[in-house]
Amino acid sequence: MPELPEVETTRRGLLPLVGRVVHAVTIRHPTLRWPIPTHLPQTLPGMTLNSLRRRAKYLLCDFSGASGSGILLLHLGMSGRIQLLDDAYPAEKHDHFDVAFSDGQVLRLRDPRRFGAVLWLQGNASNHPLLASLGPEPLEDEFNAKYLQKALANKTLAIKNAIMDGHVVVGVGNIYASESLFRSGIHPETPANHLSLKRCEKLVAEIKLTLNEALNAGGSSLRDFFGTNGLPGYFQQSYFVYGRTDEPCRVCDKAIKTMRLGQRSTFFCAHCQKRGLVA
DNA sequence: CGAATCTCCTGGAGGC
DNA sequence: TGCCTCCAGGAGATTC
Repeated sequence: MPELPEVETTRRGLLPLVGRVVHAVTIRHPTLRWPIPTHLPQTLPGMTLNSLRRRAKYLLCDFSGASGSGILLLHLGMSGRIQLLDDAYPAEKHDHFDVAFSDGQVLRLRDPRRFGAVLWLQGNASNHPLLASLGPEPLEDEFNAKYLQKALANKTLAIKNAIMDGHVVVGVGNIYASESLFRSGIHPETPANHLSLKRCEKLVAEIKLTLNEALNAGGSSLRDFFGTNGLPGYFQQSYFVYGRTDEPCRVCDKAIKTMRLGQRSTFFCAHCQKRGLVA
């Protein structure tokens, strides 16, 4: 389940492709979350990859050429992985989409559960419905305690659900939501608008720390995530609470608890994490 | 508007 | 070995 650190790691792994020209596009299984545009094998060849950006968990690949320009938007969904191959090795079962470059390198998207996406955007991408109403990037200064408290002001839902809402802040998925709440000492069920500015400060800081740690580790090592070189080279991150039901809290030794919040499994320590208005 | 629920999909784990 | 059920989960769509 790629979260923001994995997507950013993927982006960095693909940077060698910047400046290259597309040779061919192959669509093997066009039905991802939305259909892959069928015109890509005609549109992309001859275009140059000018830059690779990331917004939230979307990878934005800027292309241009004599015939025009556009942005290839890629999303990994929850089981997606992009490999950078030196050669177009025979595709395997869930290898749905290839972009081959003129030097022989191939960007290959594999996505068994097909929650991912490949789209073609033209014009001002920030106006695209998928991107237009996204909240700030968690690692930018724009995401700070003042902003967060204001964004949560009218929200009564659980804080865990709130920080997973891309309109509040992007890139905080289920794993890092549980982790950063534990590290902030905030109970996941706390109503979002009950957080004091001080607790918002703590939460913002811990979200940034948690994401940065994962980023520095090259993404967390989830079983269906691999880097662009195809190797599962990342060490298993040691989580404080995620996936540790009934195991001892690393801080107080009491058993980690689990519950469902917004249809998602949520892990927390009832002793270390406090609800409500705590200074 | 906010909040909760539904939905897409497949592979892996566990039960018998 | 096979079959069944449950679970994982990003985030848009739908409903209330």
